[in-house]
Amino acid sequence: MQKTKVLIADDEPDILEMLSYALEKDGYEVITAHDGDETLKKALKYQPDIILLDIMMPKHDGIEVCRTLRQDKAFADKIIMILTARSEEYSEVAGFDAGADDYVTKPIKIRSLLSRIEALQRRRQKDNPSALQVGPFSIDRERYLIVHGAEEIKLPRKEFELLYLLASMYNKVVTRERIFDEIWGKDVIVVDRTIDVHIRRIRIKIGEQYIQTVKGVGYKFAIDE
Amino acid sequence: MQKTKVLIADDEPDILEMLSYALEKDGYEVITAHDGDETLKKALKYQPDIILLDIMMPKHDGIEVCRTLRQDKAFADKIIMILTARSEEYSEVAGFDAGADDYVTKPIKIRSLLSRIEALQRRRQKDNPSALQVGPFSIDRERYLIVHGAEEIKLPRKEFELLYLLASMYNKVVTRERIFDEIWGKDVIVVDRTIDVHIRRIRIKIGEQYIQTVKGVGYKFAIDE
DNA sequence: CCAACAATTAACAAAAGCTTAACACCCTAG
DNA sequence: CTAGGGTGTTAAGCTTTTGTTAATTGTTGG
Repeated sequence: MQKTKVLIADDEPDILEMLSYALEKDGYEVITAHDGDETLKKALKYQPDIILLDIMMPKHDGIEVCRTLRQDKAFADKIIMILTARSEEYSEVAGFDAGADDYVTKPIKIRSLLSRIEALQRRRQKDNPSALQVGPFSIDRERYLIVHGAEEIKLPRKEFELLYLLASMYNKVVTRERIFDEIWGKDVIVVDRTIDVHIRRIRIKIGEQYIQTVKGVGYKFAIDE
Repeated sequence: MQKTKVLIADDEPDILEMLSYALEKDGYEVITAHDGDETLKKALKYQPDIILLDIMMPKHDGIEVCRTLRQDKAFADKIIMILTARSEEYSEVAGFDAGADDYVTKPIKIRSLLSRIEALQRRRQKDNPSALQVGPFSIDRERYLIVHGAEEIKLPRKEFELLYLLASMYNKVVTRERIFDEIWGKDVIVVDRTIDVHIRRIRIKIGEQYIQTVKGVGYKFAIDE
């Protein structure tokens, strides 16, 4: 289980601290930088998923950093948000022009910032054609990854395939027989309890409440409270 | 027993209140939202069965929200209705295009809205090929559930199969012999009273009046008296 | 009305079926 | 070659489901 990494770049320690605190509380892993150079260096080093850039920074401003990052393939589809004081003369247009995903003016309202980040993440996932959206989960076949809010859950192959099968049949019972056929194939012989054990491991990782047991029949993926 | 959940999204508090009142009086559990973001968040959180979306809303309009929801497996077959003022320039086509089930223009006539919702629910059930419709029940093999109005009843395997057998022979007597053959198979030996006990358990869960005893012969599923 | 038979019902017992932890045997990347 | 992740197996509990029994309560034909 791996947290989503956020890199926050601002030269004011107060802002840095406030944002760090809020984001960490929300389950993100936070990295900070104080100027343009440091931002680039840390971005390369830690490969964050989300980058918050203050515009006014020593050694290359936020716009420049944004433009530079966007030229790197690795950051082509990461989330980049520009933070700016309303008074500063940079325009919103310049921000989007440099490739930013969103543009937030200070004073920053934490709740609103968090929901905008979430919205961007949702959109990012949604645009990804190989990802299956199910309630709070985005199940990404390409990266073998389950995204759940700020959490990225990495599952090994068998567990992933099993979860994917169940999720793609949302709310329908998948029989044990079907599971064997789809995950192990007709000719492989595995003991009956193997399925249960895999279900167990998935439940531990994604939470107990999403996979329901239907005794004597199979399992189903559903979201009820 | 669980009520059917309706999420109503509109930025005008008056409309929200009027609809809430009407739907609650009709037995639904109501959740409200005031803008697009809140709608998405609450939909994810509460998993409503029916969603009413005003088109004109701050932070993502109804069409967008509808489109987003439809990409989520969990909402693929929930009921989504678009509400709109006749004057607004959005077209009906856009609504259906985004995956809405119905399109209602304001001013809203409550009685008509309620009956359209009911019609959609009925159709949803009827269109489900894996569910058997008998009287007030929908017996759903895929979900392994009995749906009785807003109530979902869970039955263990033997009871489910027995009820399914009786329901599929609606209004016809099923002999004890036939029941043994179909539910237990030719070679399993169970005592005669076992059937009675299972019938008992089903009656407790779905109500006494649906399964009739035909002395000396068997049982039949019917809705009379 | 009353045998005589059939079904209801509650209580109990047995058996399925699932959960869970522990372990063992791969592989494979370092 | 070795540690660690990924898979499969086993076996000891548990819980739920299923089956049995027996007392009781209809029901019905004579």
